[in-house]
Amino acid sequence: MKSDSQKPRYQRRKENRPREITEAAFAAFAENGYSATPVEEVAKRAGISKGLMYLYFKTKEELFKAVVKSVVVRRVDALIEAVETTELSSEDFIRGPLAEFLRQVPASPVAVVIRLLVSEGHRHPDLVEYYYDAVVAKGLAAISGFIERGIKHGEFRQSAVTDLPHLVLAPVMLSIIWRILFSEQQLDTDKLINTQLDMLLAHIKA
Amino acid sequence: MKSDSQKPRYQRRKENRPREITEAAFAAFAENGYSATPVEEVAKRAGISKGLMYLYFKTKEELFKAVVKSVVVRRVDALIEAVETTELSSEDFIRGPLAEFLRQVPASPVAVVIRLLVSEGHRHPDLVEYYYDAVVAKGLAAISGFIERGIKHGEFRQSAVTDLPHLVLAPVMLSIIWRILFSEQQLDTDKLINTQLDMLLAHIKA
DNA sequence: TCTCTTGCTGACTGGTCAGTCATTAACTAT
DNA sequence: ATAGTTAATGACTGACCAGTCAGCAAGAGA
Repeated sequence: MKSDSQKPRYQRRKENRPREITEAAFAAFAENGYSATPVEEVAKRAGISKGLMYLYFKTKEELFKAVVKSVVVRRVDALIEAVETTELSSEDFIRGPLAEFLRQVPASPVAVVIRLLVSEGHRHPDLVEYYYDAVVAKGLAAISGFIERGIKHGEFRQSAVTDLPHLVLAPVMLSIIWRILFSEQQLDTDKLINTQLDMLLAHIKA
Repeated sequence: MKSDSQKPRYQRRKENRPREITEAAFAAFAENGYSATPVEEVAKRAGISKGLMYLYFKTKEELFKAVVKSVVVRRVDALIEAVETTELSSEDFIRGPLAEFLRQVPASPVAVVIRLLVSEGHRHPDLVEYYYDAVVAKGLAAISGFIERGIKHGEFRQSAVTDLPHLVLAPVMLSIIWRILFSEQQLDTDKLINTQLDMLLAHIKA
């Protein structure tokens, strides 16, 4: 309820800055990629000066890593949680929650991270390793563990190929890359994933 | 058989330069990506000066496009040719020549092109469109047409999902991205593709 | 051998951008 | 109020690099 004094040119908001900056950076990187985005562009989007950026992130690379890590979130953990607590049969779980989860990945921030890692991963091997451990390995393990549960319950055959988790991800990855490259060319992601799950279930059902 | 005169500092070889340059550029881009590779680095690898590069390619972008187009080759055309002339049954063709073709893609220059397009495609939409028309659409059409032939011969069911070609490519794409990101983490590409083809055949056989 | 043409060179320019730092001004404490 | 603290600014620098161009020298022709 300030009277009529001139408003300050900026406010000090130490606590919120890091998140505001990584969010602005995510948006900028999503549009133009990492190396094509000047730090000043990120600063502008975050409504701050370039100099302040360097107060919160020592280098542009550190900002990049923070952005990637901020997107990893607990998405995968939520899936693992769901796998462990669900009371659905294995097939129903696959056709229900798992399918739902997979279908929304290609339109999620994960797709942006994939693009960034494909582009820049070579120069940040530790970041790739982090992503592998925190997301990929966990996700694969979740699916594997889930299949094993199905075997134990007698729902699935013993064979249960070890590379099956990869086959679950395959249409998701195709959809992600497809959207990155050919966004205008329509691709029915949902149908693709559903059909793949149909085939996989037919292949492993007892 | 030169006697002992000092060797010339360079030779004029107008005819071979373009190919030598695009090959050097491909190698350099494969290692470091497009925007992270200075033109001078390409020139050095090609054994020429930076200035000469600009005599054959007006800009770095034009070089980039030439590199991508040089890799497209007639690989897909060869596949289409094989589809049309083979005397194998549809199933044998899929398990034989097609599988063989798919299995070698992830380790081929195509994988490099995918990486380059994912990284830089945004800024070169005409190049992406070219790639789509020249490679992706053709490849999908070849697979589609092949399935239709199988249906006509009574080998496959009528249903024969229209998005099936994408499902053929899915494990290939997963393998490509996997290799780009996690080269050290082993992935049995061959088994992945074979299993997928097994499932697909089971799904569409009459 | 002596032009003449042109493939080829590499120093140079202009622009971009990551990262710095002296200064300013928003807040805090007294 | 007033002094002290520090969040915040933005001009600046040094490095890098795409693209240029004046000149050089390899080879062709006479």
